Amino acid sequence: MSTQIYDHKTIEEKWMKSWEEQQLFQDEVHKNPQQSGSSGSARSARDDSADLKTVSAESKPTKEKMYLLFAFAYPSGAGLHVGHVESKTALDILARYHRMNGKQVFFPVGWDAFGLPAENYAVKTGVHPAITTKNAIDTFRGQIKRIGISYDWANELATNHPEYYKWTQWIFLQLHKKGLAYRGDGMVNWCPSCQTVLANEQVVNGHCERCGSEVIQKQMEQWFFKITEYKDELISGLDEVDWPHATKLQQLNWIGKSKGLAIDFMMQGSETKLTVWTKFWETVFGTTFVVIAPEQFRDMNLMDQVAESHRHTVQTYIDQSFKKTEEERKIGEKEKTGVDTGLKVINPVNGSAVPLYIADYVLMNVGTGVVMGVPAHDDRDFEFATKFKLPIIQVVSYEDKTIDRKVAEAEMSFEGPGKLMNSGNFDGLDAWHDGKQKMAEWMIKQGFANWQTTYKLRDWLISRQRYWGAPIPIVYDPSGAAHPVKEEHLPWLLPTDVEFKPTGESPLTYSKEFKERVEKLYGKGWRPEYDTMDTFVDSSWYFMRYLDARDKNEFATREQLEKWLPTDLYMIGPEHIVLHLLYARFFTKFLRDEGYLSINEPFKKMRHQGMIMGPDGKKMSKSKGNVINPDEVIEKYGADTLRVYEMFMGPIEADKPWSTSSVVGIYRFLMRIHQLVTTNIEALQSGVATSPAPELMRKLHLTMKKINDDIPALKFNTAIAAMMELLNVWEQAGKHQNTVAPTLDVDSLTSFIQVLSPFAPFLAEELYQQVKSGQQSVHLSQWPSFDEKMLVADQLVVVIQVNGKLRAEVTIPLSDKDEKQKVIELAKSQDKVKPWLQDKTIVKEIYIPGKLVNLAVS
RNA sequence: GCCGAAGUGGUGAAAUGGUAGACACGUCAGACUUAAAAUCUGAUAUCCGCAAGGAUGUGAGGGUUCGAGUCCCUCCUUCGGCACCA
Repeated sequence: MSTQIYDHKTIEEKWMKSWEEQQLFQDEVHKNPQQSGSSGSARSARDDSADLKTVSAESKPTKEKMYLLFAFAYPSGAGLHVGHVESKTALDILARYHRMNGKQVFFPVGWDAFGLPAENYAVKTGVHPAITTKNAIDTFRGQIKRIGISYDWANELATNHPEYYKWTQWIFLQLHKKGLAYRGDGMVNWCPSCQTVLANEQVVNGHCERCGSEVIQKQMEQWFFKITEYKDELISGLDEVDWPHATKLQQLNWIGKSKGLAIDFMMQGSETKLTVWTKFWETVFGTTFVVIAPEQFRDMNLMDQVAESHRHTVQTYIDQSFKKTEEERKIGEKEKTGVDTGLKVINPVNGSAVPLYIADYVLMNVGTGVVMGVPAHDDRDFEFATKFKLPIIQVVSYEDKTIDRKVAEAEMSFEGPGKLMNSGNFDGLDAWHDGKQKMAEWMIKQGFANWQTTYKLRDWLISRQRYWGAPIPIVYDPSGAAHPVKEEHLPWLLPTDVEFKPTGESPLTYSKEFKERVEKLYGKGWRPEYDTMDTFVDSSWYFMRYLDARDKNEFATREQLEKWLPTDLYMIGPEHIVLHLLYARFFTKFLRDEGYLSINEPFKKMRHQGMIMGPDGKKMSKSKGNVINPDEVIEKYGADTLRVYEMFMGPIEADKPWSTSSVVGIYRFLMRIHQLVTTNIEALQSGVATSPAPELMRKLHLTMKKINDDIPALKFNTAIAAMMELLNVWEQAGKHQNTVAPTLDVDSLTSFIQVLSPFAPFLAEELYQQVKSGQQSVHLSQWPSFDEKMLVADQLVVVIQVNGKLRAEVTIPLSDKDEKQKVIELAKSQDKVKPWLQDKTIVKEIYIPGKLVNLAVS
């Protein structure tokens, strides 16, 4: 037996260094595969730029492209997490697999480096975010290299680099030119702890996504991106992409398209029109009051019409509701509140005058912000009517008369189907079918109603009163009017002379240099916009910048964008399903409309990795003390073990608990491979003849086929299990031979090492170099193909069932595979089968060739 | 409340409608060792049985089928998302 031991540390450090020196996989994005050896890179061909037809006619790519994208990572000070290892390794396996299969693979890396944690740290310690961020990136980079991720480091980027945010600002200016970046005034979500505005998407259950503080409403002037311009396309585009079903649904849900009827109610005694929006217009005859959201009331300036006697109570109520937090207003509020305006509105269907209330259970953002109160058939309206002693009119009756009685006696509301009543000419019609349809037709014909589709999606608020972000490229003239920063002044540099104090004002207000810069460039009395952009802006286009990360003239060349987009696989955590993806899709569509791209959707295929939980099955967190540090695992067992273990844990998309003891099993597996392969190599090198057992060769080829099927399907766990099975068979085969004899020949050994190499790149490289004695890297070698002929066994095991229950099995020669009658007769003659057929009639005989016989008896 | 995903041994899990539990961990027993660790070998769904074997078994209950973890219906539970959405 071999005396070599599996010294993972030496092996891994050796090859990490060697790959670094060889610059494997660097700047693949600019290589032109069919011009091997020539200096004519895609980059230098940029001069005759825009004409795509010429370019594509010349290039005739011989290699299929494969753009693998890993979710943009924030370089936190905590360093690499085992969760990062999982998704990075999964993509790395694909990258290595596709390269070996002759594809041109682009697998870039970068840093979503702007953001709050670094700034908060600066507030606490005074260390500049640029320093914190750089240190964190250095740590991550080292750790990633240590686990052997084959990133293209030549195109690494970071969003805080001026050469990156120059183009973030440039995109802002393009949006501004088209009126899609605008200054808006309105209520915004304000986090009192972070001292900043938050997008709707960053408010979770009324709390700040970052720090958990309760979010309050505040009125401010802010910059918005008009994402709603693309709302319908953001829906229809989902049909083009291969994403998890649940992800698409969540996006749809967020956009919240909903078709309803807008019905006009006229104010009694004035020309003011109040439009309600509803999906349940069939109950309109049951309207006994109308409710308006406080904001809507203010925006419509309705106070003028309120009688003097009511003004004070109305104003008090409005003031109070504006002070409420989101939390109080939405979920926390148990009891309905509201105030009677004293005004009356006319229900257009029957001319009845009903009171107008203001109540904050009606939300400004939903529909028109005005609701018809139908207490008999809506829980919330019922609750409100009960509290304010408003009448309840039932307009839908149900077969179950106890329910009708309860509705009639104001004990409950009823939202189910039934027959219309108290609804004029519509009485007796089915409320959810004929009634609904005929009533809509009638109302529209009468001219007081119209179809109206509403959306939940709001424009994207991008202003942040923070330091560590890309400055919004806007300057204000002495009159306060906003002007875009001129493109030649980009990058619009983030000043460095600031103090980190959470005052509620943007830290950039305190920069002397910033103000002087603006006055110098634009004139006396001009001032800069002090807010920075939401970091989601940075991450909405990074996958484009990767394609030309060092380009000084464009955000990326047309040629590169055309060649590489859309991304072929995007691996991203389920937490980014709504925000980031929506924004990135919006940017893509905008840049397409500006003529820079020709794709509609940036991410063709997307998958989500699951979360790795602590050994206790709970989410890892410092406070629970259940965090697994990848560095410690690497130190003890090596990066290959860490990689293979994480891939073996279970399906990539599932949440899985860490099991410290299971890691050892993987270490044993790699150790046994090392042992067996080095023993074989030694034996081969000593010139001992080989005659691999047919069963072993068959297993090898079956394994190769399995891995070939499993890797593109992202089923890494079963691919690894297949290698383990092979190893078991292989070891058994070795036992029947003289221990010094090799059990596989050089080619078979090589194939095995090659299919192992995406999973355990260090060990595979070491073994490959030993068996091929100093040839090129295994990772540059050609993926081995399996032999179909080798997959077929000369004997088949057929299982025999009686009435679907397993009773026996027989072995038949391959030649009898299709001899249905012969096999069935053989099955019937088995001793284990006969008793089950005794005194029974066979009513059906099923034969699945080479697999199964089922005899149905009665 | 609405939408989605998922329920399989002690654990992580596997299974184009065709032998449920591959593979691995753990556990038990054995080998090696003064001993331990490491390593190796074997057993390991549950129940009955010395065994051969039999019965049961993929959250529950129905259904389709020669045959269901897988397909259909009705529930239950857990997790994720949305939520005073009119």
